[in-house]
Amino acid sequence: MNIKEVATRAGLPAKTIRYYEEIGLIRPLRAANGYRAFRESDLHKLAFLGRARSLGFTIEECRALMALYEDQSRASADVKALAQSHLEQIAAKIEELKAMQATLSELVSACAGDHRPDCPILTGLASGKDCCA
Amino acid sequence: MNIKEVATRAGLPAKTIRYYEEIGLIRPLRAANGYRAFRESDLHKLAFLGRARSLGFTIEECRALMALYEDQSRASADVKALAQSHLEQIAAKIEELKAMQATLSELVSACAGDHRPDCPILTGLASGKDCCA
DNA sequence: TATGGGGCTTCCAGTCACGGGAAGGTCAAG
DNA sequence: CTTGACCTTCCCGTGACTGGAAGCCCCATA
Repeated sequence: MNIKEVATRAGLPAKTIRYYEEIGLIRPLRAANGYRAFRESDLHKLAFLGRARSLGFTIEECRALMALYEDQSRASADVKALAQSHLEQIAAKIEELKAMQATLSELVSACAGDHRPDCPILTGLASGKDCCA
Repeated sequence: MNIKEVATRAGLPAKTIRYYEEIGLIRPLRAANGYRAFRESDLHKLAFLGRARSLGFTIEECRALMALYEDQSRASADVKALAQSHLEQIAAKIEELKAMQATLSELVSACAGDHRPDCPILTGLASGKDCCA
C-alpha cells in the first residue's frame, strides 16, 4: 500500500502519517523506489492512533497506549490508569471552559448590542468586575 | 514602572509583557537606560488583555477588543458579535470534550483494571466500536 | 518516444502564545 | 567595589501538525 491509500483508509492526512513515522509511532517498510510500503498492520496501528488522538490523547499518551496494546503481558490496570488520568484532564478542561462560558455569557447578555458605544463587556474586561481569576 | 512591577500588578509574566509589546499590543515608553517605562495606561491595558486572554479570546481577538475599547465611536453590537462568536467556539469545544468524555468513560468503566491483559479500552481503540468519528 | 499528470520523496518554514536560558548591561545596597 | 537583583536582546523549543518548494517516479496516451 502506498501512502495515499493508507491515508484514505485510516482517515488520516498523508502528512500526519509521515509525521508519525518521523516520531517513531510507525515503521513502514520501504519499496525499492523509496516509497513507503505499508502493511495491514501499519494501517491497523494508524487507525488505532487516529482513534486515540480523536479521544484527545496526546501523542505521548498514544505512544504509551500503543506500547500497552502490543504488550501481551500488560495489566489492564495500567491502561485504565492512563485513560482515567486523561479523563480527569478532560473534565478539568470542561470546567475551565464552563467558567469562561458563564462569565462571558453574563457579560454578553448585559450588552445591548446596538449602535451606542456603551458596553458592559468592555467595562467588565477593563474593571475585572465579575470577571475571571 | 519597570517590567517586574507591572508584571506583578497585571498578573502576567514579564515574558508575556515583552511578547505583547513585540506583537504591538502595547507600546511602553523607554527610559534613558533602555528599560521599558510603563505608564498606568499600559498597566491598565495589560490587565485588560490578561482578562480577555483568561476568557479564552485569542491574541487577535484581544487586539480587536482593545481597538474597540479605545474607539469611542464603537458600536456595542460589534463587541457583542465578537464575544458571541467566541462563546460559540467555547460551546463547540465543550461539546467536543463531552463527546470524548462520554466515549472514554464508557470504555473506562468497562475495564476491569486488574493484572490481566484483557482491556476493553484497547480493543475499543483497535476496533473503533463505540468509538468516536 | 515524448510528454503530461499524478503520486511519491525530503526538507524547510510557519502555526499559537508563549517559556527557558544565555550573554551582557544597569542599578541600589552594603 | 562588589554583590546580587534587575533589565535588555536574541535564539531555541513546545505540540501536532500544515503548507509549500524542489525534485524523483510511474503510468498512460499521442
